[in-house]
Amino acid sequence: MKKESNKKRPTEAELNILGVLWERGPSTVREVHEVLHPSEEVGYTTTLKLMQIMVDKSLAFRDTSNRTHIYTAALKETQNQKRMVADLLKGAFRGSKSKLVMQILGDNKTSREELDQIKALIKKIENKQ
Amino acid sequence: MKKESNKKRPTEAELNILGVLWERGPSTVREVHEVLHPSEEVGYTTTLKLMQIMVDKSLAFRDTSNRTHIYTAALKETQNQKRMVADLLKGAFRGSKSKLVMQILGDNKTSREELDQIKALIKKIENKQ
DNA sequence: CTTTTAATACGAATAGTTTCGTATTAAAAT
DNA sequence: ATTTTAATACGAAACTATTCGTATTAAAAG
Repeated sequence: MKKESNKKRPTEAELNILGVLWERGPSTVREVHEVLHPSEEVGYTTTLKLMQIMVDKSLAFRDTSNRTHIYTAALKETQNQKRMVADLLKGAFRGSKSKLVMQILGDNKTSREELDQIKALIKKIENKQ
Repeated sequence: MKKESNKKRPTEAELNILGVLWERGPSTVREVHEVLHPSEEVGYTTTLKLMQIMVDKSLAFRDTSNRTHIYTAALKETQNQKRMVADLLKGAFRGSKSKLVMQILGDNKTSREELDQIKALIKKIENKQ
């Protein structure tokens, strides 16, 4: 049975493209390319090829009903964030959430607002427990 | 000028090896290999080659003064964690720490202890500000 | 001293990622 | 209708990551 192109993690280049699709919504290759490489550091066909591969891998959908194809991210940004956080937690923090959170906050650069938001979230979680 | 093998991010396989070096301290290829692949899913020479490449990339040091070489992680675990968190923050969360923390905590699986540790950290940060 | 064991060195095969050149084609401009 | 423009398709090159087979060599065992 042939594998049907599943659940692969996006590579770095693919993640950049997904970022544009999440931000702009469904887009053409040209649009994505101009966001990522406005000064043509890489060629248009490179971006095209990557986005075609992403369709193969089911990281994106493509509407080919018009001359100019429209690409859409196949997963939600939050789904991807969830997966990447899980990977990081498992891979580099041995599963310790508090270590991970401390790494994030403990750089003396976290703003008052961010701290407040996080405190509010913790309260919410505690009330549910 | 030839590049001297710098600051490359560890790949996934390399990160697994670093994990063993951090946990056990300086180790031989054999030791690392047996932790990662106790049932020989991959061969010993594969692990050897990877660790040699890691020396090339300066991800690890090697003491060759004895017959059996001893490998040491070239960066501290916390340095690596810092770098990986920064990457994730930039790459998938557009720099929003609170979004990232919320993703980590908001899975209804965070323990009382972890929440307490995090609250204590926040207090500490607030007192410093 | 000779054999066996266990380590490193080297090189190549495979697979995945990123890049782009060229060809083709549809649409738009003339 | 012809030319120009702009899009996709295809394939291959360059590079990196991963895997392992074979050769060599040093140490340990006999």
